[in-house]
Amino acid sequence: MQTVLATAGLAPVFATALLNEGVAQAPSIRAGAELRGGMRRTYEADAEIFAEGDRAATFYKVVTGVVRTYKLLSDGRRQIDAFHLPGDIFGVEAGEEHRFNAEAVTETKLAVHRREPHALSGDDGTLAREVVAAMMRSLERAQDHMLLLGRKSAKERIATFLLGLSRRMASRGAAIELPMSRADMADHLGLTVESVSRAVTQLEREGLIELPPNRRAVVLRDVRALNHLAG
Amino acid sequence: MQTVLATAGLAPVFATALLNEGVAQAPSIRAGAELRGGMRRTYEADAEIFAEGDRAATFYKVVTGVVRTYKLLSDGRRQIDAFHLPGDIFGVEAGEEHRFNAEAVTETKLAVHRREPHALSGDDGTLAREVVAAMMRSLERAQDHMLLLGRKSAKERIATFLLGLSRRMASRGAAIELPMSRADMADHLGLTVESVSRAVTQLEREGLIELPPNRRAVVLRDVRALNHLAG
DNA sequence: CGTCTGTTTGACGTAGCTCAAGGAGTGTGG
DNA sequence: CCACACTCCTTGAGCTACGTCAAACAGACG
Repeated sequence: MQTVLATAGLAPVFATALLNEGVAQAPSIRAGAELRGGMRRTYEADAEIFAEGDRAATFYKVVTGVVRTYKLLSDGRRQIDAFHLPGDIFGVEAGEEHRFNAEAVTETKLAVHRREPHALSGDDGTLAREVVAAMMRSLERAQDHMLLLGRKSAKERIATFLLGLSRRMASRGAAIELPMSRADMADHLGLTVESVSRAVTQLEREGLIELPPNRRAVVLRDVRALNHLAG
Repeated sequence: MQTVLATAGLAPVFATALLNEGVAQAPSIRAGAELRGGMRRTYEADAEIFAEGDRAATFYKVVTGVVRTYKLLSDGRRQIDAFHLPGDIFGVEAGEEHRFNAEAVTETKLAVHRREPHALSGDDGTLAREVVAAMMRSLERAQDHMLLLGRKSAKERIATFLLGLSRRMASRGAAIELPMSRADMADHLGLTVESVSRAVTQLEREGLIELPPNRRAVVLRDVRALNHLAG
């Protein structure tokens, strides 16, 4: 009971709990790493983790790497609802089936958890609490993202995205690696590849960000201005 | 424990549980209607229920009426993340503060619940389970809505919106009352009032829907075609 | 009956999309 | 170690769906 009460009562702690966890976690509890940490599985870049309509027997926690979850329209239009970084939980469903597709963005290591209750009953329900906290966090991110998709300009979207990524990745300084392609960014931000590219270039020209020659990383030069843009 | 296990284990039942409840609910348990049903409060149309930044001491369940929750950008751009119909729970937060504004769309009656754990401990944690289920449902709706905002055309958005509303309101036949203004629809669908109006008119001209003279209700004439449009 | 507010319609502007081509980094085979 | 090929990113030129601005229209209500 305690657990769900906390959920409905909502200790703010939970919301951020799993962020501070990341890869590191005590793996040696009586029941073994399988329970506490779940079974490990590795995926190479672009490998499918699950597809929409698959039976949702398991959910996942990112150990290393990055995952994208997305929906498709019948004609192929794609919306990436989220990128999942180390420590993030994804694939939790209310119903029987996965409502998304999930793929590795980079080579990725996941902890796999069965969704059956008994598999979660390890000690005091730490994982269960974590799952609820993760749902809560997903919801908050989704809500912020709706504001972005519904009301922000391309430049504002990029600024928001980069700031969010920077906050979530334990980035050294203000430099962020971009693990995903422009196409992934586009399908996350509700834009086209070209619009993403142009907005990035524009922010660069205005001196708010800086990119290396291979364009797969970003240095946030003017966080203040970016924050202002992000709204 | 049972409760949260169910959450992480995810009986599909929960997801739809509160939809079938609506206004009716057994109010007479030992502890009184206050616990089971929460304290009642009434709001007139456009009345503020809470604002972003307000201390989130309570959450709410719609008894009758409709509520909009929304975020604002500093320059006034608004994104309505959801409309809440009878039976829906809203205002649940992970942190200390509300992250949204909430207003009554029509005259609205709400059940108010304190978020303190002990207030939820009535019998077997029914309400707590309901809250978690509500979160799950919000998340699913938010995810679907991101696809809409990121990738659908104006006409597709309207079609999706009307179908969703029709499913959620226990509508007699295919007729739906539209409790919200075009401005509210626009700020929910990431469009302008004019674009909403034009898309509605167009669907009407194509014979997919039909509107009464006052334009505040819709009959879905061709659900098949609407579904096809909605993707 | 007149005012008020929300909806529709029209004319025009533009942010972002489409289509197309040209770099540039990375990886492979000789 | 170089050359070629592949992929991804950028840039350019025009197009279009939707936004903006403005006005007319129509229920609703006093």
